[in-house]
Amino acid sequence: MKEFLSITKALSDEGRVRILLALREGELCVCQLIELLALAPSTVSRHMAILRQAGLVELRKEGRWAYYRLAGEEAPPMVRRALDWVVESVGRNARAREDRRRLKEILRIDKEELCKLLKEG
Amino acid sequence: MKEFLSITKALSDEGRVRILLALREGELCVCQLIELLALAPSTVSRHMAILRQAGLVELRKEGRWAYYRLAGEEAPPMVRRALDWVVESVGRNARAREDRRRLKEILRIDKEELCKLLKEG
DNA sequence: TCTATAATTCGCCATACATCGAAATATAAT
DNA sequence: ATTATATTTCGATGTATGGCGAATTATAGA
Repeated sequence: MKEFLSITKALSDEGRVRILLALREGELCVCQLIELLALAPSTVSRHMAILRQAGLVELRKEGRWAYYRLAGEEAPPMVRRALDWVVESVGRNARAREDRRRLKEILRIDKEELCKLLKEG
Repeated sequence: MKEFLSITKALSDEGRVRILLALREGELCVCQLIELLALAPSTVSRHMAILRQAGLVELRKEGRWAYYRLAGEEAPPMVRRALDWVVESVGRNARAREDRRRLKEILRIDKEELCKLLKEG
């Protein structure tokens, strides 16, 4: 039950749901999510920790960068079904489409450039 | 997205999840849920309002009694899938089994009797 | 080694939520 | 009509959560 509640709580925030939907495009680094959501780095980092503890996303560290991706097939059914449910329920709504559009633009920018832009504001 | 979040928030409380699982047995009146969860009537009533606003349960009023039941087949897929996910994820765990056992006993008591017992403590 | 930097952790604040008891509502029984 | 009662609403209180900036950590580059 605790694990289940960690998932439902993780899914109870619009920002975190948007992050999960964005990760459909493939793994993303934190700075890209910061840009997409327009939130402080510390806030996004906290969101990722919550998603990770719920088992909904996985982390890959490479140098200074942290790449997050959706939990894979090996994840527990409870997790897999949660992700499927999210995508089916809100994966096609207005916000998701707008985010997908913006994400395409963000992915065009080099990561190093993106991080610099974030520092400047 | 708002509707989706109303569902995930409704599912973010252990008491409300236990209520949904209990309703698998069929519709229940508030006093039965009060006894099962050992919470104040006002608290249970509030939980039911949250579940109802999320579309997860439906209400039938009969005299002084309010009977709640799980959303039916006519409910939106988002809701149906949520309920299926809940049942598959936590419908067989220890707490759910214990609740089912206790619910059987509670259902043996006449509703009028049950309400009286609740008033006394 | 020293600096720069991507990400995280920490401390704080504002808001949201679970819970309760008391009051209100609505219906049945007398 | 009046009383009893099943449920809901309201108001208060403590706890949890989301947000930020500052400090910290870990890694890359000079």
